[in-house]
Amino acid sequence: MSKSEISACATEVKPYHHGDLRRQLLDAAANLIREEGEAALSMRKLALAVGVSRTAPYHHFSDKQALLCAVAEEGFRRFRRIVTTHLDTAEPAAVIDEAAIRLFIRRYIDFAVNNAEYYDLMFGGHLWKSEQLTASLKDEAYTSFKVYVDQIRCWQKARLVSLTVDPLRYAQVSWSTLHGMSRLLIDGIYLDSEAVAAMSDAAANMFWQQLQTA
Amino acid sequence: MSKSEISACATEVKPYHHGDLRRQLLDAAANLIREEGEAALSMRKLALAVGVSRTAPYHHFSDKQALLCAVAEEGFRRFRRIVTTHLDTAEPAAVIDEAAIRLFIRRYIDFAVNNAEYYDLMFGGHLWKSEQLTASLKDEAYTSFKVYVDQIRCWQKARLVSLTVDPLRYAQVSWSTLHGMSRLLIDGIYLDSEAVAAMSDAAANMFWQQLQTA
DNA sequence: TGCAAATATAGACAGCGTCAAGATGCCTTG
DNA sequence: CAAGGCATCTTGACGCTGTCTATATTTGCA
Repeated sequence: MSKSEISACATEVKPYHHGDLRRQLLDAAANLIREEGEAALSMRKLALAVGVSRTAPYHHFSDKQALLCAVAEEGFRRFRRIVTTHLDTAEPAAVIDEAAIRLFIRRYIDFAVNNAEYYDLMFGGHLWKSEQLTASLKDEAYTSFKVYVDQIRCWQKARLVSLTVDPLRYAQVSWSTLHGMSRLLIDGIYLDSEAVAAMSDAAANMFWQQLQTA
Repeated sequence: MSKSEISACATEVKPYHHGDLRRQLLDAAANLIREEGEAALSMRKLALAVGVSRTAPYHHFSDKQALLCAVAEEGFRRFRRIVTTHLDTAEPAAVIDEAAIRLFIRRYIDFAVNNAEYYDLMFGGHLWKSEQLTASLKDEAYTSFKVYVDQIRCWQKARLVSLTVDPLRYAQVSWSTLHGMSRLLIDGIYLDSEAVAAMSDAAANMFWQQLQTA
């Protein structure tokens, strides 16, 4: 009938048998990952958790991979909502200083650590290396990064940031820092949660200094 | 019959039936991971690859986890050998400048990207989150980080780096950057391999500036 | 009303980690 | 040199996994 658009993480479907199976699968998957880790998530357990048979999820997601992609997309939506809040609500030009950067960093790390089940999927090799990730997921990720670069360009335009800074390179490096810190914390390599704030602030100091005098 | 002393997952064994099974398992595991990815490594495939039965590896490693720990340890040995070369061969005080930092960063990224099969295990959540990693592996990792911090302290002692820099915080943040870049490259999120050098140098610039004027 | 599509189900298959028993070969000790 | 012990390797089995292939049920629409 309607041209099946490869249905990968498709638009709203309204299931009838079970209710809203698709949504429940996504939520249950995130919960399972949060509680038992990504490795412990299995399609069968997931199906059992929402009370359907093993193969029922396959009518909403072609793959386990597709399911994970959809969870990651949900993560990106939450990510954008949280991290870019100040862009929507206030003029960045009015507030940009080291403190603002500190806030941004803390928001980022906070999201990563407290939504690890999403962050792992969004920026983990599992999906990205597989070359099977949804086009919409790629878009979502690309947009998120673009917002980040644009923010820097915006600061530059407002003469709040040195024009000698290459926004793309700066974004790549600083995002690497944020991502690295997040990963080290999530993966349990950096354990001292007391030090998170100090580390964040040290990073902010570094970023700010670079923005001013580069 | 060398005594591989710190091998924790098993005492030094000298297999006779197969030859040096333990070593061959470690090498084959690294190869399999390199060629097909960590997820594709199975104990059965590994056993098949070296020509023994499925359960033979379990006489050398109690777990799949233990096997992976041993591979990671091998990775740490290579890592230290490559990254800390200039510490052993030359006086750091004589050469430390932005160019030296550039070199260090490139070495680090280079190792990570070209030895991804080891890097994934060494600094990936799979082992670290599991709380089952070998004590010797923890030591190895701790030592690597300590070398990194000490290097900064060394620079400070030589008055080449501002004393206002907190070596620990600086090490944490800058390592986060290196780790983040490595992960983003390995995981296929940063794809433009052309940009690696530019990114590395941008990071070096950032680090150097911080070291001088903080 | 009837038909096609959407949705759910059970059955089956190959692959996985790994435990339990049994077989094989080497080293040490008497 | 014989005997026992032990490290090593093998086969068998169990429960788990992802997912393919039917088959059954429900729904929306002509």
